[in-house]
Amino acid sequence: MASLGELERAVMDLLWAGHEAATANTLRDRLAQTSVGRDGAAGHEGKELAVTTVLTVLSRLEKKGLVERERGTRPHRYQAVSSREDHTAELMHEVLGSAPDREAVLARFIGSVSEGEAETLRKLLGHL
Amino acid sequence: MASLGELERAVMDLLWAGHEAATANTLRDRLAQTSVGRDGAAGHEGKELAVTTVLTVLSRLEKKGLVERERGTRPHRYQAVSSREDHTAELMHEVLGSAPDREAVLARFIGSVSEGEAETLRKLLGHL
DNA sequence: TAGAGTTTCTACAGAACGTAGAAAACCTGC
DNA sequence: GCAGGTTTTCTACGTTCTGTAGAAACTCTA
Repeated sequence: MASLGELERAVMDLLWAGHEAATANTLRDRLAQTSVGRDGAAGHEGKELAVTTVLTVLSRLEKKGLVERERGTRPHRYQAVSSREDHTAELMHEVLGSAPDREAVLARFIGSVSEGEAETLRKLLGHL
Repeated sequence: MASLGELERAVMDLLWAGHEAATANTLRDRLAQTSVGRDGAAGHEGKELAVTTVLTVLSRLEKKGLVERERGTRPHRYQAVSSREDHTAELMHEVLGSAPDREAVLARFIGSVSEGEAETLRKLLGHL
C-alpha cells in the first residue's frame, strides 16, 4: 500500500509545496500555479488535466492515508498528512523493515552515502 | 520499476534463501521445500501453484533485472542478481533519492532507529 | 434564484500482476 | 531411437491499480 503512480506523486508534490508554504490549499490555487506536474515530466507537456481528475486522485490519496481534507469549509481544504521528509523517512523504514537482517542492510546503505551525508549522520548520531 | 507483487516477492525470497545457502537453484528443489510462500501469507494456505506460474514470474523478474538465469544447463538455474541486503539498501537509496532535501529525510530516518542500530551506524560511520 | 465553482458517482482504458493451459523443446531410461 | 516425463516458451484471461474524465448532485454568492 505504499507506492504511488506518477500523477499521484505529482499531486503530493503540490500539497507538499503548500505544506512548506504553510498553507492548506484549495485545489484551484495550486492547479493554476503549477499545471500539476505537466511541466517537467516527459511526454505530457501541453496536456491540461480536468479538475475532476485531480479530485479523484485526491480521494484515492485520502483513502491511502496520505492526504487529509477538511470537509467543513466549502471548497474543501486538502493537505498532506505528513511532510515530505517524514513520509520519505517512513518509506525508508518500511523498506528496511521487511528485511530479516536489518543491520546488514544498514551497512550497505551507509556504504553508498556521500561523504557530506555521512558527516550529517555522524552529527545526528552523536547526540543521542 | 521498483515494487514487486506478492508472489514476485515470495519468489525472490526463495531465491535469496538459496543465495544464502550458496546454491544456484533449480525451481523444483525450492518449490518442493517451501511451497512458494503459501505457508505464512494469509488466505492462500492450501493453494498449490502451477509450475508455469512460477516460471512466468521468474521471467518477469528477469526482465526487471532482479533475477538472472543460466540458460546453458538444461534445467536452467535461477538466482537473484543481488543479495537481499544489497537490494534492500538500493531500494532505500532509491526512496531517499527522490527527495529534494535528503539531509532532512536522513534526520527523520535516524530519529526513529533503535538504539542498537544507532550504535551499529556509529561504528560504520566511524571508519570512513 | 441562477450561474459558477466544487464534490461525488460512475466508467473506461491501459498497465501490472497472479494464474495457468497448450505446445514446443529437451533429456533419460530402455 | 524413442516414449514419456520435465522444462521452457507462448499466449491468455481475470483482477487490481492508476490516469482520465463526464454527468449529476451539491453549494455558495451575486
